[in-house]
Amino acid sequence: MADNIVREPIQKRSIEKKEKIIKYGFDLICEKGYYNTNTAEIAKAAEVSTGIVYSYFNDKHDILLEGLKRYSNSIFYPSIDFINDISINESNMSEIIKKVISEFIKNHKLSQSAHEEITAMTHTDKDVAKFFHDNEIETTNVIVKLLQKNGFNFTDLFERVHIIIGLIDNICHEVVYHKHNSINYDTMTNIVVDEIVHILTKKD
Amino acid sequence: MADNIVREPIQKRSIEKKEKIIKYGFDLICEKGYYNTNTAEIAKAAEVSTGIVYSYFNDKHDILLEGLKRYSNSIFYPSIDFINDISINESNMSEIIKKVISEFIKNHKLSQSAHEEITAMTHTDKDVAKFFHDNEIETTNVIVKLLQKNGFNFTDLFERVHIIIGLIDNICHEVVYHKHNSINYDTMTNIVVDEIVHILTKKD
Amino acid sequence: MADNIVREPIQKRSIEKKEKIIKYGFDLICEKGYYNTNTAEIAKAAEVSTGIVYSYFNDKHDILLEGLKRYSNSIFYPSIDFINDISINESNMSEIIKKVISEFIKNHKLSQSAHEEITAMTHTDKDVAKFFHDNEIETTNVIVKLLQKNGFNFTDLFERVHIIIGLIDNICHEVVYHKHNSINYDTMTNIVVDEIVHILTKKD
Amino acid sequence: MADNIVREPIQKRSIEKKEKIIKYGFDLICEKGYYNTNTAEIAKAAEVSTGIVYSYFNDKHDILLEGLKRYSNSIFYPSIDFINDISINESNMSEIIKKVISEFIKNHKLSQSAHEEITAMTHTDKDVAKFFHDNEIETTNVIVKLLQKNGFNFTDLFERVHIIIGLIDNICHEVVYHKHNSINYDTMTNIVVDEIVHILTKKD
DNA sequence: TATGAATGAGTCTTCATTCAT
DNA sequence: AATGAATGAAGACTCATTCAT
Repeated sequence: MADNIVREPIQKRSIEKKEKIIKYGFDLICEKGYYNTNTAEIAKAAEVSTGIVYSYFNDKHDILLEGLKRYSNSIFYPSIDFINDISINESNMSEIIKKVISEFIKNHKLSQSAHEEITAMTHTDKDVAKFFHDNEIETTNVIVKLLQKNGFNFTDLFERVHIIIGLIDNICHEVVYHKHNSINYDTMTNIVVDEIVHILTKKD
Repeated sequence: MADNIVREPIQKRSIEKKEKIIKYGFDLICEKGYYNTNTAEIAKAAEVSTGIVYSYFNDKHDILLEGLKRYSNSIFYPSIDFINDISINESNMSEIIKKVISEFIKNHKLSQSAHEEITAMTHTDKDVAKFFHDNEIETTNVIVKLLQKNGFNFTDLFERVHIIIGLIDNICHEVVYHKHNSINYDTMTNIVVDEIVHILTKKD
Repeated sequence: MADNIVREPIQKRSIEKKEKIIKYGFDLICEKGYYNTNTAEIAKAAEVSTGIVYSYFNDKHDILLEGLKRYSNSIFYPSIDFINDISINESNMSEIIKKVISEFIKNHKLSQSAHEEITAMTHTDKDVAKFFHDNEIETTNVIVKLLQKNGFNFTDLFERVHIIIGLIDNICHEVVYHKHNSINYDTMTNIVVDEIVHILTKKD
Repeated sequence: MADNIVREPIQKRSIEKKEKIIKYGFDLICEKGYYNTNTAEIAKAAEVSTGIVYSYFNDKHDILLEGLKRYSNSIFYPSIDFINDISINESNMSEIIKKVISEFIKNHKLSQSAHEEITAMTHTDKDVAKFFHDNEIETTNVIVKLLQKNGFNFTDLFERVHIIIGLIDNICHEVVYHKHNSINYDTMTNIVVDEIVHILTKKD
């Protein structure tokens, strides 16, 4: 047919509208799930007509992807900039790791449902998976560089960091969602901190 | 919804029918995703009528849950019975862990799509999540007991094992799905094995 | 997706339903035009739900095509069986042709809107066009054989008949739809009859 | 609908705009079909905004009608002016008719899709039908006058010409669109020419 | 005059669930 | 107990037309 051409908004008000669709659409998707959110709801939440949604996006899936681009970083990776100003060494390492973990947990709590839904789609949707994985590598790299700046020069640093991120992710999930009564989170956190220290200090 | 009275099949042939619906329904859901599988397909795959499905299940969701109950163990946790016959000590620990990891990876590969879909739903569906988490605790307990039998008596053993399971899970995903080119999986595995050993040997 | 499988109804009532959809759907399409008839209307006219329409047909277009198969013959070509029992010769030829023309006109009048819409789609829709053209050839052949049985053995009989059908079609349209005030239809018919006689009597 | 006040452009540039909308709009409609062409496309092709379209036209349908007025003659009736300079008599009649037919065919080929679409709409759209039929009468009259100038004075000349136009139209369609393998077009053309001669020469 | 963003009713189609047989 | 036909609400998406700027 007419090959529905997606318009790029130029006027300020239009840009705001597109942005609102992404924001509220993504919010809804995260809150209620992709399949449980329909375009009419998204339009309503964004205070636009259903038609305009299709002026700016090819389809519902596109809104999800744009939302990811805009917000995933803030959802998945909290600012750990504070490390930039500190030189990491064995004596303060534990403290820093603890702080990082608590930042991650705080971050997870803030956007719990978003985190859940996106993690879910990572296992189901190719585009989301790709985005997510690329992001993961990027974050790993950022941390690798940070550590290198602080004198960590292991040949397998990338792998070490990747494992560390996994450890932190796991404990976050544990604390934020699982609510396993049988688990003592403080104890668990201490072990994880210990392990991360171990990973970062053992010889090549 | 709940008005529908669900029958519990008594006759042998009926029981088989219910079982087939669960098996083939769950298969399809794992393969194509919950939202992309419809009840007509499930009925067809199970060689029953669509009507009969609603004699045995309240709704589509129920089929998923029943499938989980039947099959999730074999999907998520491979048989590690071989450890039962071995006494674990510091000298053979590395080897055993390596074996366990490779068993997990093998297992993941066997039911990749099932694993993906269920993991996804864990983040979206309360019932699935509860089921999954209960399962996790159970598995942790099994391993805890196994280790205790082998003389591991840390007070925080449960937490240690929980972290270990997380580490193994992460590396499995990495190997089976991610295909991050920048990662050397052998190196990563070695680090993980090392860490697990570390977790299991450090003093209380 | 599920490759929407089209069911072939087996039960008597279902067959009737499918038939009703074709009948009333085709009626509506002929009456209001293909693009001005929606599936909801068709379903309503056939006294079925919208869903059932898609159990028996792939889409709206399919209904049109099935309608064509069922009804086009009766729309386009009236029964001219009465010729079977008569031997055509130069002395009765004019009378027979006049009778045929009046049959065609009567037929056209009966299903005016159907005729219009289908003729229209012949110019727009490939499937309809193919169907229509195949039909045309078939009809030509039937008449050719009829004439041969009556001793008409021109080498170019097929072409002659094709032209004759065109002439009859044209005069039908003229009489039934055009309403050109300036045209005397009796006169016109007489000329056409004369021409057909001429076509059928001139030497090879 | 009719509430919309349609402006008649006065400025030169505005007139050009309106003309462009008609030209490109009509082109698109002929090419892709009325229902498969949307106003956005028309506006784009005419290099105007969608809004302006509704300053000059009541609706999409109007564009079609205006297009018809402007271009239908060139689509349906080729220039047969060359006859003006020749006096038609029995000896050159066949040649002239052959030439006319080939002109018609050439013309059809040039604007095949336009011809198709408009013919289609003639059967569906009242306005188009009226326009088309008026046109037909007009053309018939032109030819009638031409023949009268050449001494053809049959009382039923109008009807004769009308039939002739029908014959020519039919063979054009046959040649340009149908592609019936079983038909020999040269043979068919010869018969048609013969018939036309017959029509034009037989006594009143 | 002109723009093109915005509207929202309308379209086709799917599918969980029910029900007549 | 079983069938599978039938339902109809709901969803994604389109587009003629209007309107704020």
